[in-house]
Amino acid sequence: MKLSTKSDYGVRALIELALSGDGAPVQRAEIASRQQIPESYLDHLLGQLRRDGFVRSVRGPGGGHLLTREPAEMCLLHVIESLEGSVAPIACLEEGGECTHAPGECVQCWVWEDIYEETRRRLGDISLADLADRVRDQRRGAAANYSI
Amino acid sequence: MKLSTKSDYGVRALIELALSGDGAPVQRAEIASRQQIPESYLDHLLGQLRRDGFVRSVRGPGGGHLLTREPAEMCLLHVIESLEGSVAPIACLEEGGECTHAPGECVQCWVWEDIYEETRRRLGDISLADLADRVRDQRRGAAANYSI
DNA sequence: GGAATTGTCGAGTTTCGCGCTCAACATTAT
DNA sequence: ATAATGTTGAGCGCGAAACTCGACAATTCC
Repeated sequence: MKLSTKSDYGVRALIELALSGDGAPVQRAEIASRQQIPESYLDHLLGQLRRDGFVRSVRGPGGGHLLTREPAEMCLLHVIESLEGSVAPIACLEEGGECTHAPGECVQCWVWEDIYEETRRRLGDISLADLADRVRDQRRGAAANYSI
Repeated sequence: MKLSTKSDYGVRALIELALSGDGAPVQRAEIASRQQIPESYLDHLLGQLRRDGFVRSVRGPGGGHLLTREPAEMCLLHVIESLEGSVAPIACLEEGGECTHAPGECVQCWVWEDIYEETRRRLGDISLADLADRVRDQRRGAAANYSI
């Protein structure tokens, strides 16, 4: 019952874009080095995020990647579902993925349905801006410590 | 982010034991055929559940498997954690498994810690008896339908 | 005591997806 | 034209999941 590295890498990549909010695109290499993400793997994650409308990419010299919206307008639920496909703990609860049992007979669904909904609700309440702010605060704190 | 088949198979095996509550052991083959579980795989699941004190097994003719306690005294959290190892969505949140990031710096922990706790709380509130009752009711309903 | 019945355990197998790399190609700035 | 960037798909290695199997242990029954 583990998430893959995709959501970790992907969310951190988006945070990096949110933090560099001066309108200039951020290059793949820069995101990768700042967030310790394998560069060639990041390609695929950015590709997925682009397909689902979270980032826009610019080719050529001076190119890179940008958020398509304000970080406050992006919730983690959509981002993570884009990267992971789904956060459902069992296949029956996925959209389109039907329960193979007769309706109302699946023990797993009884157990996990409410938990799944609660999980999605909570992820929907967290925005990319929330995380970016927290990282920003933290980096400031670390810098302050070093400067003593 | 999927559970393995272990928790599904294992929980359904325990339900079968709970439903056959006349004190007589239930054989592996019977559990397997009633719940559609591969028989030789069920071995390992029963072994794990035995090691963690949920079932007791009897060898020889007339042998089989029994619950060690009343179904109402077994919560799904413990059962599923026995079978799956952990229901944490990320390794940082597991007991003993430490976060590799500096304390307070892990984005994943920020996001998932509360969800994880809520999940465990809810699983802790479901007993094996709850599920067994529901299965019993359902089977009665199905039988009633057939008898019309 | 011996045979039949049941559980126990560990090793082996197969399949699959994750995590990642790489090479060929597309696009744009200078 | 060239260099700098992003885009895409193929492919690889590894580990885990989902089993299977065979040898062994315990118990009952005759």
